[in-house]
Amino acid sequence: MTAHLDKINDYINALDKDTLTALQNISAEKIYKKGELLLRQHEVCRKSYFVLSGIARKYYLNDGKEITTELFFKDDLAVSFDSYTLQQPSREFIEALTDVSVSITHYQAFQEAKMKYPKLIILDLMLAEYHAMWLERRLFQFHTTTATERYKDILNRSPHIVQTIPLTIIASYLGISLETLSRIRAKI
Amino acid sequence: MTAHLDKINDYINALDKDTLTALQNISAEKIYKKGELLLRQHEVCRKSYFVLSGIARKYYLNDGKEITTELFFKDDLAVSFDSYTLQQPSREFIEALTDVSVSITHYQAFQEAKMKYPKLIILDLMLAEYHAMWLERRLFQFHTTTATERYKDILNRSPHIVQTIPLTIIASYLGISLETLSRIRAKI
DNA sequence: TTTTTTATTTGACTTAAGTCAAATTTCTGG
DNA sequence: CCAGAAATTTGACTTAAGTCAAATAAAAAA
Repeated sequence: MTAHLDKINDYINALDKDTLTALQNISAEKIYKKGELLLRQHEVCRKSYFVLSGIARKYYLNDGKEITTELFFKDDLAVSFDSYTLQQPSREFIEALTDVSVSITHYQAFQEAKMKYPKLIILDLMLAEYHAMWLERRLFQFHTTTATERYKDILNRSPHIVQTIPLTIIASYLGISLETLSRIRAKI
Repeated sequence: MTAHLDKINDYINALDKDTLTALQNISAEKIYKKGELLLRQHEVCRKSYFVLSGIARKYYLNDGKEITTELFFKDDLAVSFDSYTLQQPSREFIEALTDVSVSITHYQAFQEAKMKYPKLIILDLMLAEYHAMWLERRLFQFHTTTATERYKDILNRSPHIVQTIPLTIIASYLGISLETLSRIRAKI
C-alpha cells in the first residue's frame, strides 16, 4: 500500500474537516524501535500503520529465507493487505527497519467510522486502488526488466534506501539473491 | 479483476434490489467474436466488461511479443485496471479468445450511479480489494514456485483452459517461453 | 482432400541467476 | 579501541530457463 505517486495528499483532500477529525480521533501515535515487529506471521492484521517517520518492511518466510515484499516510508500505509482486508491470519511479518513512528488505526474502529463518515469509504477505495496499481507495476517490472535494471531503478528513485537498508533485504525485494546483487553492484 | 474466489455472489449480495436494478439500467449486453479486441493499447478503458460467457485475455506488447497478464472467464470483470481507474491511456489490450458475451457498463455512468446508490461504492471497493489480493497471490506465486509448478497448478485449477487456449498465451501468462512450456509438458 | 498456415515439439547452445563455500570488510557492544 | 558478530564480496560450479533454428503436427482454407 505504498503511495508511490505521492497521492496521500489526494486522499486527504478528498476528506472534509469533520471526517479528518473523526479519523484522527480513532488513531494513536506509537514508536517502534528498530528490529521490532509491528505484525507477526499467523496474527490477524487488526491495525493499519500510517508511517510518520522511519522505514518498515513487510516480508514472508520461504524455506526459512526472508522475502521482502514491500518497503514503507513516510506517508505510506503499512498493512498486510489480505490479512487486513479479510481479517484472517497473515502470511507476512511487518518489521521496523529503523526506529519508526506510526499513526495506528484499528480495523474495527475504522469500519465503524465508515458508517458515520461515508467519505472514509472513498479513502478506503482509493487506498485499495493505489495498492492494486502499485502491484501491477511491480508485476510488470518483474516481467520486463532484468535484476540490474531493477537495481538501477531503485538507486534512481531512492538512493537513501540503499544506504540505510541491508543488502539482503534489498536483494529479496528485487527478487534476486544477495550474491547476485553484490555482483551487480560490483559491475556498475 | 478476476473473482477467483467466486466472490461475485458476495458482491451481488451486498447490493439491494434498487441498486442492482440501477446497475442493470446502465449496462448493456454485447457479443464479441473470437479475435476481436475489446480494448486497444493507448485507448482509455472507458467501459468495464462483465463476462457472461466465453474467455477473454488482457495482454501488453514487450519487444513485439504479447505478454498475457490476465485471463477472464464467466463472472469475471474485464478491465485494464489502471487505465479504467485513472481514465488514462491503456498499456494493455483486451481480446476475445473465444466468442465472448459481456455486460458492458460505462465508467462515467457508473461514477454517476455511485452518487445516487452509495452501495455501488462498496461494490467498487470490493472489486479493487479482490483485484489487489489476486495480484498479491500472483506475485507470491512467481517468487515461490517454478514454472513447472505453476503449470501444474493451472492444470489442476482449470484443465479446460489448457484445451482451449494456444500454448503461446499460456506460456506468457506463466511468465515463461513457449519452448519451455512445451518441454515442461513433455516431461509431465 | 490437399494445400497452406499456424501451433507445437525438439535440438543445440547461451545466459542470467542460484548455490555453496570461503574470504573480507564493516559494524557494534563491551 | 578491540573482539566478535554481521554484512558484503569473491570464487567456482550448477541450473532453470531463454534464444535461435529446424522439424513435425494440427488446424483452417481452398
